[in-house]
Amino acid sequence: MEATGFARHDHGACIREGVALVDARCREEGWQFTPVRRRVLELLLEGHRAMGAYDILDRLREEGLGSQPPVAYRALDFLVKHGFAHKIERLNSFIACAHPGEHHAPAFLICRSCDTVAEAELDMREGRLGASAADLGFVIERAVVEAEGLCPNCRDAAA
Amino acid sequence: MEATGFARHDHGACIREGVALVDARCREEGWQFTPVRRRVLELLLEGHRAMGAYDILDRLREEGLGSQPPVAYRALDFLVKHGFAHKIERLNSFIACAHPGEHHAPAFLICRSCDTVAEAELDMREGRLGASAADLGFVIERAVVEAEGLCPNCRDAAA
DNA sequence: TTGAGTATGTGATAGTATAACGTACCGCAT
DNA sequence: ATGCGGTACGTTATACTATCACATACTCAA
Repeated sequence: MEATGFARHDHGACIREGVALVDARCREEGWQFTPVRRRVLELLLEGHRAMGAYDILDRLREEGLGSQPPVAYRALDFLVKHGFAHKIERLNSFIACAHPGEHHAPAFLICRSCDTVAEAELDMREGRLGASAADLGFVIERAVVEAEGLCPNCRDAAA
Repeated sequence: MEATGFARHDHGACIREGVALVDARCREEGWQFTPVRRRVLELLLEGHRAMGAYDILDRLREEGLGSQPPVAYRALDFLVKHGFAHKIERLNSFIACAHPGEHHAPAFLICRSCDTVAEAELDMREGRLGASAADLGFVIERAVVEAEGLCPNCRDAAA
């Protein structure tokens, strides 16, 4: 598992590369990577944090890119639908995908102290839940896995 | 894993026993199992389904047990706090606990066709997520695990 | 019986999300 | 170049989810 969210890294590059990757992918697929969608992705990439739709909307409003909730929700829906962002159900908020392009089953580690969110990959077919579900004949199509706790940095700071 | 939610069973007993168990537990611990709280638990036990707070509130209103949102939310908070019910984040709704009393890390299997929800037990220390988190030094305090898909009954019906 | 803690009643409001409708733009086949 | 279908955007309104704040009432034990 990677832990981009917790480790130090070149964050400027993180944003540029993230946007470039999505831009390329959209070109390939013929999806429209419009200014609003691009800006929302940038906002999400700015911190490894989940942002609420209305936080996003406030920023868009300041920048004259839209002022009503559907503007933000549509852009977020687009990003989530194509795997460029994820919704954190626990927080009713959204975060940029750390591994865009790969079709995956993400899991999240949410620090309750600094709100940083790290994304991990899970293979639902492995592990106990997948095995149990298979035994029962339950077909898992999608899973929400969100762990809340203390990240290493905040744990050290507390000690 | 048990699959009470999907298997045929004596559902009347299911409700009676559920309420009796919680009743006993509250007596032991000195918690007040008030009429509203009892009724909300009964409503949740009526189906192995998640109910929204406002569905609950509607029922309470019909029965003269309360008419404003805080009435429902307070009762739900009580039940969730003591492990008698769980919140399904994916659905913004609530479900009676299938294993009341035991302190546990629940996981849910949600059928997208019939809305039945089955509760499984997970030990977060085991499995990939727990292991990865431990490697990173992330301390998991609570986890939301909600799988969505098709239950055996609906899968068979579809075929 | 009185006081602390807990539970409820109620009105107001905050926060999250979508419906519904019209307009504008883009690529393409005619 | 014209018309057409698909996609995206603008805007108003509304639905759904959750909490705040304050007054009142109940419960238990000192």
